[in-house]
Amino acid sequence: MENTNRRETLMRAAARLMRENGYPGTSMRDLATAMDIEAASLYHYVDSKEDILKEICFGMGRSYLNAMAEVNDIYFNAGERLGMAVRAHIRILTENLDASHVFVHEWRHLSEPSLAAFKKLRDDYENHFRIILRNGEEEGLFNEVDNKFAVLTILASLNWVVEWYRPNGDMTPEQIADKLTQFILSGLRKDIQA
Amino acid sequence: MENTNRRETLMRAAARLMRENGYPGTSMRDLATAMDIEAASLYHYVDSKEDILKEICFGMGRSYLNAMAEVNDIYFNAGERLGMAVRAHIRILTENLDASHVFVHEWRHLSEPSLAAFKKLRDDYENHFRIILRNGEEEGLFNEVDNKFAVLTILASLNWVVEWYRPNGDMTPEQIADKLTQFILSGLRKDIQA
DNA sequence: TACTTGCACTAACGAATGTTAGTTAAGCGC
DNA sequence: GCGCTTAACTAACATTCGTTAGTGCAAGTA
Repeated sequence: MENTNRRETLMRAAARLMRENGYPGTSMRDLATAMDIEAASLYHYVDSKEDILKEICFGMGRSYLNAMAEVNDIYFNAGERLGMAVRAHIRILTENLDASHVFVHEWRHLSEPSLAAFKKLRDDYENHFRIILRNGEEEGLFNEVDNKFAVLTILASLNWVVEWYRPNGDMTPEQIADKLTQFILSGLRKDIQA
Repeated sequence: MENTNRRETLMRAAARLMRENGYPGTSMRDLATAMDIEAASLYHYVDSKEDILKEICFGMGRSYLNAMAEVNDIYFNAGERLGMAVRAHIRILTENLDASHVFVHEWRHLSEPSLAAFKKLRDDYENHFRIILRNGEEEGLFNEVDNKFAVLTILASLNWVVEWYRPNGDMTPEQIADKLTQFILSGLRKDIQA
């Protein structure tokens, strides 16, 4: 645990600090203090402050996107795929709470061209959800909805979990995912259970 | 328009900057530049940087809370009250986009005791929603749900609007509120329309 | 006319910022 | 033991930060 890749420890500490204080509110000296080294020593692991932000944002982005690719690879109906996507999203989010917070909120401090690349990555991810919704309509499972609007609202519910989830709280990530899925699906499904 | 209360113009400029760059990422000199005066001159209107944050956060907090008090004053069933609350929330949010963004995201940079006071204010607001949901259950309109969880998820959808709403976009605030209400209600309502 | 007030200015303070340069000590393969 | 790499250090850089002190001027008021 102590001998893990030190660079990774640094990234984790950075994510925690940036989650707490925001990217501009986190100084290299803060981070150094957390790592128990001098600020200058950070540059042994990292090229710049923004590099840290890049690595966290794009690293998490890849995680989310990979999980989604797996979901959409398997053949299931749209309802099941939506549930799987939600479960995967919540799993990754709760497993990397700090980094996910940075992914959701601090990416805007990226500078070009990383900023544009990041936005594209986010769009790709959202698109996967849009496809699931469209398939659901085609399959007659979901009401016809404004896809763009619906995806934004769904992702809002998912990402907001980052604001209140606490490990050791009274809901497991799986329970959260299931409740969210139920909440979302009952708002989409045409047929209803009594 | 030019002769409006200058202090208010300052607050609006501050909200815009803090929305774009975050609270720690917004310097008094940035704000001064936006106001076309020197940084020191800001202190003619304001005691400190944090004062600005306080005013924005608590000002918006009062707006949201007042609107909610009006909603809950009138007697309607829970479904109607929920719709009214959503409409009020979205109206205030879209009318004060920048300040609402600060209200939603930057309050954590408040220091004690303001921080605690702000959290209490937020809790009060959330409680009003919780009451509506509980009433809805009692009236037999809503499924029995985990109220705390449901309110968080609902507010997530509402507050996320701050991330994507653009005036001059193709949805009016009223349309957004209606769609959100529909989305939320269909996930809560026991009886369903074909 | 004399006094006050509102709103801006210049100059500067000490502290904090991201980053660079150069150094040092420990550990490892030859 | 020699040379190289790793991981830390000290010292310092130019800049920016929030904020204070003191000043000037124009408009309004007595």
